[in-house]
Amino acid sequence: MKIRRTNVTAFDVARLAGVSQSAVSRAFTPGAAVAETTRTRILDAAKKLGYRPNAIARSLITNRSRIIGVVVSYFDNQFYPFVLELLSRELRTHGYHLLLFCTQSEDADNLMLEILQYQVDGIVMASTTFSSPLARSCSEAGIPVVLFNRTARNSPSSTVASDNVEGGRLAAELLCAGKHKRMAFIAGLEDTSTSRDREFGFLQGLAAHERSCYARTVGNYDVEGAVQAALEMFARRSAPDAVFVANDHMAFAVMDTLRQRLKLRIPEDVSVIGFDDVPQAAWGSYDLTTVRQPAQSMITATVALLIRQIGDRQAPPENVVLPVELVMRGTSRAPKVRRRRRPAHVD
Amino acid sequence: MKIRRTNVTAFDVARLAGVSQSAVSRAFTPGAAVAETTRTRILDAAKKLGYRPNAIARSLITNRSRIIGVVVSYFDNQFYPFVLELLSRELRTHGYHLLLFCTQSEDADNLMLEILQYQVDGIVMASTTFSSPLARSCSEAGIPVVLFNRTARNSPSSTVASDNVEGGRLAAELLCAGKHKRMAFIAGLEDTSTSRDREFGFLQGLAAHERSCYARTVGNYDVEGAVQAALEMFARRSAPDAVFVANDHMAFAVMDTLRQRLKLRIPEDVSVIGFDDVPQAAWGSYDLTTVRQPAQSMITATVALLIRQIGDRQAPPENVVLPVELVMRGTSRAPKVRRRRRPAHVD
DNA sequence: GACTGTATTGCATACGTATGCACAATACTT
DNA sequence: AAGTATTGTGCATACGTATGCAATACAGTC
Repeated sequence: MKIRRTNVTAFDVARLAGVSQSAVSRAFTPGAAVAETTRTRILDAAKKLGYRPNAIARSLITNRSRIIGVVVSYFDNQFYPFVLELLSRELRTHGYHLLLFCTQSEDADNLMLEILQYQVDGIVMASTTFSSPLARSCSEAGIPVVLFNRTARNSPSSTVASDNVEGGRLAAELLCAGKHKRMAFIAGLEDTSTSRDREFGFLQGLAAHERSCYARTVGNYDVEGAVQAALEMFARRSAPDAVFVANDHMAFAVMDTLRQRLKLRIPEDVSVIGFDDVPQAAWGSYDLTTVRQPAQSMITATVALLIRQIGDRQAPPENVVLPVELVMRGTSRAPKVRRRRRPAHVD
Repeated sequence: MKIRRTNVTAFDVARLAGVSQSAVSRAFTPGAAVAETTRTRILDAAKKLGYRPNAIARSLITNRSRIIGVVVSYFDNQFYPFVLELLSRELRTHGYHLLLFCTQSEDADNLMLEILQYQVDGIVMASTTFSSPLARSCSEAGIPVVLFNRTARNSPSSTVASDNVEGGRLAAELLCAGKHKRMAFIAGLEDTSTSRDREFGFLQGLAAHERSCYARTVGNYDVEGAVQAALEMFARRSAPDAVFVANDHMAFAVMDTLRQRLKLRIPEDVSVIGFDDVPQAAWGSYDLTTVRQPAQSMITATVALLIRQIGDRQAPPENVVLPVELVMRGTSRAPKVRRRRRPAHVD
């Protein structure tokens, strides 16, 4: 198969096949009116010349780029690469492609301009810290936006998230069932809906057993912050005997700190529960009890929402919340419940 | 700042500013001939209307999309997300954007057609398993291709890799210096240059001390394969007392298997050395001695190569090899060498 | 004041494709 | 066999921008 950079256009193919340029265009447009015989003649000619339709020119006239802009802030937390891979595949099966932007929130304005210059058909924001005013202006401009893994009241954008509140509650249930005395929480970034919702559910779950949160520190969703949060939390005389950490990424750092710097055993001295169920949570060194987010379902929903809104600009925004699942592994003691061991990460 | 989907074109701005469409175009083209006064008048009008140039239309006429296609096979190995984030940032500072494709090698043909339809200015293949014939046809078509993290003889594409052979040799040196008796190797995918080069260097390094490789299994660069490789390798009566694993991602799985299923201590019973220095290698539970690939330098070189070849289609392909560095942590014993501990991953 | 040179500007066209419209060719109906 | 419905095809134009070329204005020089 011969591939050439440019030069070869629909006109060249048309000349070789003895038809007009329109016919070539139609031959490459599914469902267009072309006789089957001419269609094959055109496709033969196209193959001979190494012709492929120019998606740029097509976008210009159809006003559809079939490109989705995706904004991610960082990949340190394995949840994001994990989800990005699923998203890429899901978009591709629907004929869309993925323009990736990694950025912190600083230069948000410029970033949005760059995205919009490429006439993306939709935007996925998978960045917990990204300012929502920008998402708002896109939505108002008629470009579908899905905020991934966050919730937002009164937003004109759709959101897709898992049931973070329920996840927090499940964590609390498990710890209460394990007869823990002093249950603590390590928060992520204070201004993210994920951290707030997980905390809210956790407190609610504790309250249902007439318990309250024994200690609380903030880890800002990064390793260094989590280490500090753990040190600070366990420095007091009677340290917690259980800690719910706002995501797995921090939970790993907390576990390392507890075990190595504070010489505590998990789960004998302290139970640890995370959130996300990233692949590493199933690895032997951590074997982390955690709340699984339904990554594939979240991605499926995200793409479905985008496509619906692309098709119908008037479609109202939706807020999708998908159920979570507690994955019991080795970092929590829960005497009453038989422990199920999951060998690998499956979704 | 008002943002609108479309409608507002250079003509609208021109009308409001009382100039021609050409003037608007020039106002947004750095270095074009416009009077400073009209330029600001145009920019004011543009801001008022929320105008932004349509990159699609621009690409059509300039024949430059300022998009780079990036092909990655999977993100399980943290090295790839880590590198992708750097690549995204580096491209953006040079005014390019990143169209991401995650795929296994099966549908390679279709994938390339999709990439080429978007008139990408260049391609980065960061997929060790991707068939090079396709890269070849792109290169021949005049589209710059950089093969990232692999080497290839006689390829028309440029390649960027670290000195994998030297890395293997350093691992051998360290193990020999540690007075190990039975040194083994766990390979990645057999048909990748990375695995072969690392093994070659390792054997060469052993030979320099008149030693040979005591055992060898294949882990195929994935967790399950690495677990099997470790079990198989350590099942024999006198198991190895040191193992060099072809990348960190497998090394973590090997460590978990050695410690938990085989009850071996690291490094007392077995030393382990990895390759890549992904962020997790510095985490407490692993604290893995490894060979660091200079990720930032590799990315800088990749983008520089692309840009040069985009500017000059005649520029000959280059094969860049960048130096590696041994990072000593806690999984290897090396009595003679003072151990440096690195608190975090820095590049 | 006329002439030369330079800095701005507008006109027209091109990029490669999709699509409404008119028309041609064919099939179907009676 | 004539008329009608259906299908296939080409013509022309539009998408939004960049750019060569000509035209204009303006400043400087003698």
